[in-house]
Amino acid sequence: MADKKLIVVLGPTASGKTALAVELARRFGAPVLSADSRQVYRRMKIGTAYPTDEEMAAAPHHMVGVCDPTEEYSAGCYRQDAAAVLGELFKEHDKVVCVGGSGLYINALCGGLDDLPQVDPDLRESLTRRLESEGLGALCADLERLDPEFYAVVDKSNPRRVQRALEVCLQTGKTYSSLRKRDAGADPAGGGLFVPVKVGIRMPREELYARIDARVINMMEAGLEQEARELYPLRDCNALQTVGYRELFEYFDGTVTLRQAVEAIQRNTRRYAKRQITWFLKDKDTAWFAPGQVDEIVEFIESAPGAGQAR
RNA sequence: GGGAGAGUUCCAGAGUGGCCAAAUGGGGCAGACUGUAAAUCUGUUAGCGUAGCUUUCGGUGGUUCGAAUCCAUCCUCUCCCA
Repeated sequence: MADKKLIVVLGPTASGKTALAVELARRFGAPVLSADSRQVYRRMKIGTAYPTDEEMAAAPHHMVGVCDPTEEYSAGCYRQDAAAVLGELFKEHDKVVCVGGSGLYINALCGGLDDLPQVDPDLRESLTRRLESEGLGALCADLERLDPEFYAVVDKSNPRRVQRALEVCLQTGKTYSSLRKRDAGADPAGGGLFVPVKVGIRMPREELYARIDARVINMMEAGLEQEARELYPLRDCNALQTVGYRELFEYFDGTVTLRQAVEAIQRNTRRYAKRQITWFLKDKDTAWFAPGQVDEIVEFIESAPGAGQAR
């Protein structure tokens, strides 16, 4: 059954995931599946560090630039779309390389996701408005009434969590907690079609931060400002709630100088990287390597009998 | 040369006799996170293993039971008149 391997390359932003993935894809003759919550959007090429044309040519990439920035995308959409793509790819290949920095998306693919509904945009809209006018306390009160079990454990100061739970309750008429009983990890997309082999890229924090700072400068030189300017009208879309664009939008608004905006991009990218590291380090199935250890990584992948073996 | 003002914990900036290891913001660090996830949220940030204790608010010396807060003096900086 599981001689199909999904090689998952993960790590913080700017750690060199794409380059490694392309190299692995080349060596294994495998296609690449992106697991990135921002690269799914078109027109965000520079700011989200799309693979270059050469990289795309060297290894076909899937799930990059598949929807418009005006669309609402989510981990659920990703799971569905990516599973369909994988189903096709594994017909032809034993190995597929998955690269991405979005931990939740990788989990959705490899670990599964409970069967929760996609939220109705109108419902979300109305709750968002209530949140603004009546405050988080009002939503919390509702959630406490509708789903006391989940209310007991939610982060009550996180509007996203409270709102989402409430949305699900209102939409399904069931409690969020009752729909969420399954163990995350019990249901990989594709139903056991493949075994994930997770490879993480790790490097000293200092080095990573230096790479981030340099990459932001490169993005600016590559025309990020222009790209952002074209997307400025879409600034309220979820797709644009993204490091690299938000900061430039403030510059366009005249709130900050260009220099301040660029520094903010660098800083926010470092923070983002830190959050990714925190997330990825929790997954004990990941084997960590330095960026240059390609041979070791290849060897590890080939010898890996399945998931859950390394650390 | 004369006059006015300021020096606070990583930074900015409150605090003007005890409730101050010192508000608040920023930055840093750590963490949480099952459909908005490059999002959202939390904790922490003088030292010592908590309690407690020790060293901080430009330097020094005073006043006081007690000082970041009052006095003297010194240093540095800013501004104004020359």
